This record gives sequence, C-alpha cells and structure tokens, in this order.
Amino acid sequence: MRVTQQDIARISAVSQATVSRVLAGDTRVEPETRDRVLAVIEESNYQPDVRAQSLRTKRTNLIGIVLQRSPTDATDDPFIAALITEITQALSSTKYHLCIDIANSAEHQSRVYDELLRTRRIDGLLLVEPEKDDPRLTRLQRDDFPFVVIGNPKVAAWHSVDNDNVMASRMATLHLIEEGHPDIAFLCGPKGVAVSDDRVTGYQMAMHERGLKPTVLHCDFGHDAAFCLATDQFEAGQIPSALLVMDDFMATGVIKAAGNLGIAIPDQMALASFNNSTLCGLIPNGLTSVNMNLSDLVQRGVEKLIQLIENGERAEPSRYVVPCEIVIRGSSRRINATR
Amino acid sequence: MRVTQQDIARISAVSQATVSRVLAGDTRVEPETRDRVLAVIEESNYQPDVRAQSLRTKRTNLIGIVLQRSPTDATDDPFIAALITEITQALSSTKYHLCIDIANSAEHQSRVYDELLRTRRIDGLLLVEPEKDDPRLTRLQRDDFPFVVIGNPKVAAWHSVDNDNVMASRMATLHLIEEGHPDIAFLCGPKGVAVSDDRVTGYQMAMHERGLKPTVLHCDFGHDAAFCLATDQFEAGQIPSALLVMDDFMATGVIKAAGNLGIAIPDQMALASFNNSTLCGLIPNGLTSVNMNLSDLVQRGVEKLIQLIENGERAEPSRYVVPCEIVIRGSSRRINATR
DNA sequence: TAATGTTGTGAATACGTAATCACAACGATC
DNA sequence: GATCGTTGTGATTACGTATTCACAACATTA
Repeated sequence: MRVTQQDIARISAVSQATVSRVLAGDTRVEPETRDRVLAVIEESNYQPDVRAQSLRTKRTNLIGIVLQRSPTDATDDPFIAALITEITQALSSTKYHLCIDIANSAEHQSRVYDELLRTRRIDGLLLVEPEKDDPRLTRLQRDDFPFVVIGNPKVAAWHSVDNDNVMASRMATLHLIEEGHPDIAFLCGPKGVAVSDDRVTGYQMAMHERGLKPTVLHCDFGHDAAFCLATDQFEAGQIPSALLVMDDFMATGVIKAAGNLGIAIPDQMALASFNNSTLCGLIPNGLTSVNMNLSDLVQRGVEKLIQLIENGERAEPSRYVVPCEIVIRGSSRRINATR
Repeated sequence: MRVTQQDIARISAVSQATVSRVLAGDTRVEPETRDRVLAVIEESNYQPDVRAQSLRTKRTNLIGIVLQRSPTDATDDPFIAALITEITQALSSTKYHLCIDIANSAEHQSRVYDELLRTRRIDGLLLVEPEKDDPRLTRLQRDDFPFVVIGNPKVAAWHSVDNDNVMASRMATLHLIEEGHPDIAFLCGPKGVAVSDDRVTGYQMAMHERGLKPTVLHCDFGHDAAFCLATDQFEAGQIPSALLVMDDFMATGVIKAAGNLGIAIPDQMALASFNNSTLCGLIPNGLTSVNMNLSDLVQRGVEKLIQLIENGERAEPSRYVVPCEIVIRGSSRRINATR
C-alpha cells in the first residue's frame, strides 16, 4: 500500500489539507507545523500520486508528439533520434515528460491523435511539418489545445519555430561560389514541401546575386531516390562542378552514384548538403553541411509550448526562426588553379 | 466544458453507473438501454477521461523507457531511433503509449527513475542493457514493479529478451571462413559489456571449430574509437584478410581508416559487422552485417511487459532469445583464386 | 404459496489530491 | 470593550471514473 497525504496527516497529527498546503509551499502554515510535516514526509518517503494530481489539476505533465513513420521504411532514421533526444533534453529541466507515438499510416495517425487529445492524456502537442490543410490542426485550434509547430507553419495563426532555410541555402550556395565553382546545381526535395521550397528560394537568390544560372533538380526524399537521380544525371554527362543536396542522407546516395561512375569528390564535383548529421563525419573526406541547430530549435519550441500550457497565452502567434551555420569539410574543397 | 459520463447519464435518463457498465461491456444491461446509451455517447462525442480512469484503476497505460545518452554526444544515434520506432510500433496495436526520457548523466537517470516510479506515472518499464549491480533494479524488484530487460539480463531472476549474440557472431565468423579467409580478426567492444563478450565467445567458438587462431581487439564504442584503433593496426602492418567488427557504426570508422591508407575492401581486407542498419546500404559495395531482428526482440519484450502488468504474472522469469541471420553484401565478397 | 435465485438498475463510495469554506484564536482599531 | 482584519487550521467538496451495495421486479423451485 502506498503512503498518501492522509497517512502523513495522521502521523503528523494535522489534517490532510495542511499536508497539501505544506507541499504547495503555502505561506500560511506555522513554521513549526511545517517542519514536523516535512520531517514525516521525508521519513516515510512520501511522493505525491501523479494520477490523483492529474485528475485534480487537469494536467498530466505530458507533452505529446506524433510522428509519421518515414515512407522509406527505415526504422533507424537518425532524424527521429535527433528530434527525440533534443526534446527529452529540453524537457529534462522541467516537470514534463515526453509521450511519443509513431504512426505508420495516415489513418493510424489520426486515430492516435484522437486517443491522445480527446482522452486528455497530454497537456500539449508538438507538430512536425504539418500539412497546411491538415484537419487535425483545425480541431486543435477550435479546441484551444496548446500546440507548437516545428517547421514551416504555412498558416500565420500558429505558434511555430523554424529553421531559416532560405538563409541556410543561400549561405551554402555562396560558399560553393566562393570556392570557385562556375556551375552549381541543387538536388532538392519534392515540390510543395516547405523545407525544400524554402531552400530552392535561397539557392536561386544566391545564384542570381552572383549572376549565375540556377539548375534545380527535384527528387524524392531518401538515399535511394537520390542515388537513382544522380546516376541518371551523371550517366547523361550532366556533371556540375558542384552539387548542393537537400540533406546528408540523400548526399550519401549521390556519393555512391559518383563512386560507381568514378567521379572524384571533391576534385571532379564538389558537394554540400544540409543537417550536419553524424553521417558527415563518416564519409572519407567529410561532407560539408549546414548545421540547422536542431537543438536550439527544439529548445525554443518546447519553451513556447510550456508557456502556452501554463499561461494559456493566447496572445499573437509567435514565430521563432533559428539561424544556422555552415560546417566546411573536405567535400567542398577549393578548386585549385590546375583545373 | 468536457462531456462526462454524468452528462451521458442525464441525457439517456439512466444512472452514471449504467453508463459505466455499458462502456465496460457489462452483460447485465438491458439491450434496449444499452443501445440508447451508446447512441447518446456517439452523438455527444464522449470520450472517457484517462486521468480519472488512472486514479480509479491505478493504471496509466503508459510504458516507460529511460535511456542514457551515448557518451559520444551524438544526438542522432540511429539505434535510439530504431528502438523507439519499434517500441511504438509494438504498442500501436495496444492501449499503451510510450513515455520516454533520455538522461545525460547517471545522476540525472536515477532522478528520472525516481520521478517515474514513485509518482506512479507509468505501469511498466523497459530496461536496455542494465548493469548487473544497478541499484535501480533491486528497487524495482523489491517494489514488485513490472519490468523487462532488453539485452543480457546477467541475473537470472529477471524477465528478459535478448539477441542470440553468440550464435550471431559464430555465424558471421563462419561466413568469413567459408569465403576463404585464412586470418580473421575481431574488433569488438570493451570488456565487461555483455553484448560484446557474447560475440567474442561466438567468434572464438567458430575459429576453434575450424582450427584457426582467433585475434581479439578490444575497442571503445563509436566511430572515432574504431577509426583510431584500425588506423594504428593498419599502420603497424596488422592487416587481417578479414575483419569482423562490433557494429556498423564502428565499421564505418574502419572503412575510413582503410580508405585513408589505400586498403581496398573487400579485395585486400573483407569486412562484416552487426546490426544491419541503414548504414550498410550507404557504403559503396555494401556492408555485410548480421540482422539482429530488433523488431522481433522489441515485440516480444513489449508483449511480456504487458503480460506482467495485466496478469501480474509472478511465475518463473522468462528469457526469450531472438535468432538472427546474416545479410551478405559486397564487403565480404569471396576471395578469388588469383590472390 | 413461500422461499430462493436472477436480472437490471440506481445510490453510494472510493481513488488521492487541491482548493474552498468555516471558524477559532488573536491582535489591532475606534 | 465591541468590531474588524489576520493567521492558522480542520472540515468539506470536487475532479470523473469503476465498483460495490442495495433493492426492486420477476422467474424459479420446493
């Protein structure tokens, strides 16, 4: 049997209400009484029951996140790991915990949302790159349920934290230009995905600034799709002096394609990408990549969400944009004069 | 204001108790009454409040997992992603959800355990490769708290699911022997880590079976440590015809070291490792690796845990061992006669 | 016919906490 | 010395659910 406030009260010869007051730090308790109660609490190893607290306070101290499993069927997607690690890290100094569900279909996902929200299991929700017309969002907003979007919100009315993808892409492109590359192509993601579209914008911006002609190649996400597209391009003789790639994972596909065809990196083709993941260090010469500062992003998002939960701030929606910086490695090494 | 059983009862002109009975599927309810209540529930979009249910039933329907952040500081460790994805996958067909915490120090970890257990936030716990003398385990057992160990339990009294690491290692070694390699070394993990020790056992077993001399190289976990050790070995002229490596991540370190020194894989040195992660496909010729079937492992572990929670089975501790199979790729290609 | 289940239902209770209400005891004010 | 705020405390209530208790109405058995 678990020790309750009632037990503490009995032993301390006070009422349960007083025990609760002591725990809550209420000032209107005789110091002497407080000390006695605290001593008993300490001694009997009492810990409040969060289930009862939840019912009473209407708070579970749980933050939820629902991810859609990546369509590549890869169960070991490092981005998921990074995201979750950063979130738990950000929560570790708070009283909140993370409740996570990963859906393997849209139907599953919407069912999970239902369960999670309507049963009041969580206090707030983090949403990663939701679709603009996602019906779940409309409901969240109607129910006045606290949530923060991680990624491009597309709708101004939502609280969000996002990377400065335009700037990131512009920066990476400028770096390649500075390294002396005359023609730089961008192997980006599918059209309509905000993170990809934003990076295309930044890339084009930089190219136009320097009077260069942009070449945009749209490609599905993932190693395999990038590998196929790159192989096709290279075999057709389309080998730019530098290639900017949507993310590190796709870059490995490009690297593999180049390796198969004997295209040396960076000598024949330089490479830069985004995310600055662990992969970048595993590649022989190292892969130049833009660090998106996921840690900062998540930290801010979590802070915002907790604010929403605790203060019920219904003020104007905030949008925090995280700056980023480029990490230069061997794959984008300067072209020397001999070329 | 949320709609409660009380509301349903009022509208249906029955008592709250009857509504609860209908929800619970109690047979002793007039079919006519049941239908009426169900109609009202449907219509008013009622969903039970899990907080109240938790207080009443003493169940939160939450499974906990506490991970220690890898000392390499890599926030995007794919193993974490794989583990979490598989767990949520296994839970998706149940009423349980996953509550995850990732500690960044031993002190932090023990604090999190305290919070999680003593406040009764979760119903059961998954433990990944705990230390033998971990004080938390003693307490869990004393409190009769449901938990399942993922990995080598080291103590027979605990329920566990584990890979057949001895067999996996033996299988991989035999594969390399079959491919015609005369001297095969094993770059394993640190001594005292069960998963590493077991694999050493399997490796030695296979070598002895075929009358070959085993060479065991102990190395810290991670890409960097493996890179350093491999570089040292290779530079010292210690280049085995085949190398078995503790895991894919470390194998990338070996591959990088070999690349730097111009050692061709698999022609000069074959390679095989464990985990069959996404990394294996990213490497030029592909990396031969043993698929540990994490999915199956986790599935069984979760099933067991739920059994413990729901049936309070205090029967003899079970130990489920998952078989594995080798996935052969380019890195271990057969040595041709010309060598 | 009386005693004895059976079935369906409402009333009441308990879970453990937080918060409100009620009320003493006491000091300050006019 | 009566009134009024302050302070400290206990009694009470509410949160929403699951379950036990109580009790009708009815069927079955001796």
